[in-house]
Amino acid sequence: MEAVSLFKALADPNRVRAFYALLQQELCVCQIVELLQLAPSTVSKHMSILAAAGLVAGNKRGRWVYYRHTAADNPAAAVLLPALQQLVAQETWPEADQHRLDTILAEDPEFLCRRQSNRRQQRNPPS
Amino acid sequence: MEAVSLFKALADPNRVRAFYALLQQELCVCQIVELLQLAPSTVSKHMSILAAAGLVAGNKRGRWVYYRHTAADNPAAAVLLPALQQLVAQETWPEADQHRLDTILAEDPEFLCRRQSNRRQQRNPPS
DNA sequence: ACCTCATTTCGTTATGTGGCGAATTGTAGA
DNA sequence: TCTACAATTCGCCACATAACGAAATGAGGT
Repeated sequence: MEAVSLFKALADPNRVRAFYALLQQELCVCQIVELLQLAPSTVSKHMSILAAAGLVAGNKRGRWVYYRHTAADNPAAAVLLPALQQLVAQETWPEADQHRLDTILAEDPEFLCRRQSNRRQQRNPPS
Repeated sequence: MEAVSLFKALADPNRVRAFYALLQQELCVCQIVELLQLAPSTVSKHMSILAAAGLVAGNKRGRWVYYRHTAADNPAAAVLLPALQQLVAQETWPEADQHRLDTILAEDPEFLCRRQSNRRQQRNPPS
């Protein structure tokens, strides 16, 4: 069931947050990592689920992979947009996410990735 | 996240089928059991999930519990209807379900329940 | 060719979910 | 009050899913 795989894809808070952020502008994985505060491997999995459902698509530019929403290309995804927008408009988290996104977008992704790998090495000290 | 619990509720084929059937007319549990061909306990669980998401409501009339959709009462549920309708319109299963529903509705629920409990006893012969 | 590093894939773990049958609940009728 | 029975709740099992870290992949820069 096509409908069910779409609902499944959006049946996770982190995927909804990522997809909702992508409605405004495309983002590279490290930016989504920063938004969701999850491990890169986890974010990659989430994005692959959204992509498999046809809701987003990623394209590699240089070392970074940029994801964008595909509502323009995929009628099924487009059908969900108004519902999602109206539902999310009732909630309180988009404001906080928007604020976090603003600071993420204000920064050079280069520095963002650098800080992330630094933090990872601090958490897992090299043997 | 309200939106996520709605998507979760519809992230299962059997729940989508039940909810979609309820868009046309209310149904008692044994009729949904017949439609989905699942154990009554399983159907009851599914309906409680749909009810917790505010998509359906059940009311007891005599020995039977009739479920109806709540799009008229719940704005969040109403928002999902157009999307669901459009998505499901692309699929092939509603036709088969419709046909099965017609035969279910043509029959007295009394007989339906009787046949179901007979079948259950045949499958689990009394010790 | 080699190194760096963002991303993905893989393997593992803990938790969530869908399914059933057995037992419980609550209502209608005897 | 007792019985019958539709529906729900409970306990259990198999399987799916989300999370992580480690290892693999692949594109740029040296």
